[in-house]
Amino acid sequence: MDNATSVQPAPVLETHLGYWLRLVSNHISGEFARALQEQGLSVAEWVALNQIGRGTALTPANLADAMGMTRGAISKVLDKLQLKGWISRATSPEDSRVQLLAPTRQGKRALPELTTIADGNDEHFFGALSATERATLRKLLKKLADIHQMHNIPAE
Amino acid sequence: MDNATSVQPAPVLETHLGYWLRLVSNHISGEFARALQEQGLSVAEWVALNQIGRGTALTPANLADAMGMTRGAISKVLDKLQLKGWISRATSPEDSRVQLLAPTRQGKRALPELTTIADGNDEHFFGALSATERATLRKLLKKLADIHQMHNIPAE
DNA sequence: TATTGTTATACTCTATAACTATA
DNA sequence: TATAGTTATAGAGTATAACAATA
Repeated sequence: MDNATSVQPAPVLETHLGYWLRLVSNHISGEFARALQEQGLSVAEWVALNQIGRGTALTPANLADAMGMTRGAISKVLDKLQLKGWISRATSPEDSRVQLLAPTRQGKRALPELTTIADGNDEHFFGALSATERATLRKLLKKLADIHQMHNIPAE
Repeated sequence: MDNATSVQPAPVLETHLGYWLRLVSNHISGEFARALQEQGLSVAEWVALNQIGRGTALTPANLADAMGMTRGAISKVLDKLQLKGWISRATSPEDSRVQLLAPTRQGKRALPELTTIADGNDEHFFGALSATERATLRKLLKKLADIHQMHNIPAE
């Protein structure tokens, strides 16, 4: 017997918009994380690689701020990306405390494939909405992000 | 210097609706989780207590299915709720393998306070939208949940 | 044999704090 | 002294698998 559909959420839960947001977001993010995992990658690693892949000279401190994570945590994420041979760390000539992050040739080559996964995930889940509905959803989410000053790049 | 606003997400990230959904959802859920944490409660515990608090005879297996977690994980969540004195476990008279979950008097008394926290969180974040916008957002999220058959109660 | 629930174990992720090197 | 980055340690959360009791 599958009880998943027979047990409904308590009424109070469903009344919250936050409930629906979390339901949908966790489902979509979870599926995306699973797809990345097949490539041996976490969401945080994917976000970091994307940032570094832009070519902009980034430092671990920049990344930590942008992703809302501690420097210690970022350090480990970078270790994994470096172990995969996708990024390099180089001491800044201007300030030798600073590490400059850059994608390797391999890293640059890997990014398009990963982007395809992200595109596919988005298309799979939001393709069911019309262009107008997608635009509306984007507008509402952006509005919430703007009003509440959400500018960390989510990596959970 | 605060780099959080100076480091922008790579363009490819922003194009995904999933990005905005994750940004907003993680922010709101994170704030809610923090508020619950002040009461010494995790989101999973709160969801479980809500389900049990309905009064419907629930079992750990029901909860595991409903919340998309393993029975082992649910068992630990229930341990914590029981330790707080908010739920009771009783062997079912019909099948002594089954444990029937029920809220204690204390648990029933705690729920309204916790609901107030959830209400406040929702109001804080979505109050910035008009009633029409909230209705639209709810409709779109429900549509996505419906189309993709998302019926687990999110507890991350 | 199959099922319910618990426990044992391990793993991932992240934070806190100590530490090194440089400024 | 302050800052960038790393490392050491610990904690939360969850899954997998082994287990005991019951059907």
